[in-house]
Amino acid sequence: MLQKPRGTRDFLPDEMESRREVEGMMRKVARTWGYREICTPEFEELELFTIRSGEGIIQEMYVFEDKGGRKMALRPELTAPVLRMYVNEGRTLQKPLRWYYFADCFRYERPQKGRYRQFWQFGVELIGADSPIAEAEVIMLAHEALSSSGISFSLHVGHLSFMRVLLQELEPDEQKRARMFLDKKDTAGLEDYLSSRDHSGLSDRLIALAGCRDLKEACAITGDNPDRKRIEDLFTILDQSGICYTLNPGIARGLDYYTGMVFEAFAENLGAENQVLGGGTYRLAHLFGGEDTPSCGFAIGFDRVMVARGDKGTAGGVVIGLAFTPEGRGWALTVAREFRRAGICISFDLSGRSIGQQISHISRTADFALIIGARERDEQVVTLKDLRSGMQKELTLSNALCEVRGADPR
RNA sequence: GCCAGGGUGGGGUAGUUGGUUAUCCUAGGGGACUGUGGAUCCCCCGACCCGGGUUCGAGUCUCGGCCCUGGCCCCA
Repeated sequence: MLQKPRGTRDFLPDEMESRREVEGMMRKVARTWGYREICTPEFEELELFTIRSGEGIIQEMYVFEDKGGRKMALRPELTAPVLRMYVNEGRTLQKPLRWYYFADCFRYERPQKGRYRQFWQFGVELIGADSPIAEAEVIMLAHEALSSSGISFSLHVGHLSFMRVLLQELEPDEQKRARMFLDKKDTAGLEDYLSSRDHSGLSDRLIALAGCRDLKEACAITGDNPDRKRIEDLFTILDQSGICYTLNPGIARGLDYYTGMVFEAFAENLGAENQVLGGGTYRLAHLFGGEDTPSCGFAIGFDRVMVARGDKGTAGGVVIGLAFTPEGRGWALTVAREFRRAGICISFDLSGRSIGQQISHISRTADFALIIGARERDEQVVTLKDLRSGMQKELTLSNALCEVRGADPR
């Protein structure tokens, strides 16, 4: 038997329905903030992704050569394609641009809980705005979009300039090593490394900063910071916004293209891959041939959100099965048409067996059985049986519609 | 790329020191029963992840691979 490719998933209707429900809530949130949906190609020129991240990421991407000999890649993320799109066709649009996307991405990685080779991201990009209020907007929108999914999460907001100020006395490769130690919370390793490099005074301050959760404290640790005013503005707005967040100056991540504010969200019961959202302020447009444009955005790991939600069922609508005899078929077709026009889900029993057998089959999945035979046809009525109570009534079509509309699905 | 634990019908399972036709439950399909039913009875469908080795004989032992689950690494 053929199997699906490693790291991919099939979705049965139940799961698909709940995915669409969550997706719909996120879309709705984005729309109410004035963000509009865009779509970019599933594959791009490989260079689009290596230009920023280097050749190293090729081994983690689906890369192929097309029939014209071009090096292509399935998109591993959306930010670069969106900014490429902005440079190609968004430059003359009025700024700022508020865009969102819901799209699948591909990465060639070892699958595990919450990590798949094909996965979906919901994200937004705010292009052409450069202010604390713009950054705050993106954070607030992220918070609302994630909240709408119903999961519980913690939101961490930081700013790269804290770390940058402390690290500026180090060489670039030393900075990288120091960040690595901080990421792993290896304080002893960091201390050893920095004292071996004649920066022994630095490790205490770095460790204090990474653990710091208070703005005044963070500013005290870092001292002179050219971005201080702006950072204070940002956090003042966030405090006014009413969202719940944690200041975390230690967020460094491996993202070299972020320029200032960075933020992340983590969900519970997700195992090792518990980050469900990442975002920040960045500048990418100039890499793709555009003007240097300030941008801010985030991406939600949609599949991880779904894992974190667990098996929450979705409330579907009422479902009706239609049992009919050959004599009643014409009338049954008319009745079904009217139910569908009213937006109610109704399916014929396709077996052509006896009414009893049809109902027996229907009763396993539906809320109501509608029975139509010669008798109903002659009187232009329907027999509606509530399968939960066992009660049944002979009703006119419009009365049957009313009856069903007022009912709750099982 | 590394580590651990796994892989028997669609799902869940039994399978003895290696020994007939691989167990049971469930789901699915069909029939008995031609207008009141989710029942009952009967039937059907359908599996040892793949390949090599040991053996008279492998679901069982062994090696390699694939895949799954979790962790490490990475995380644009």
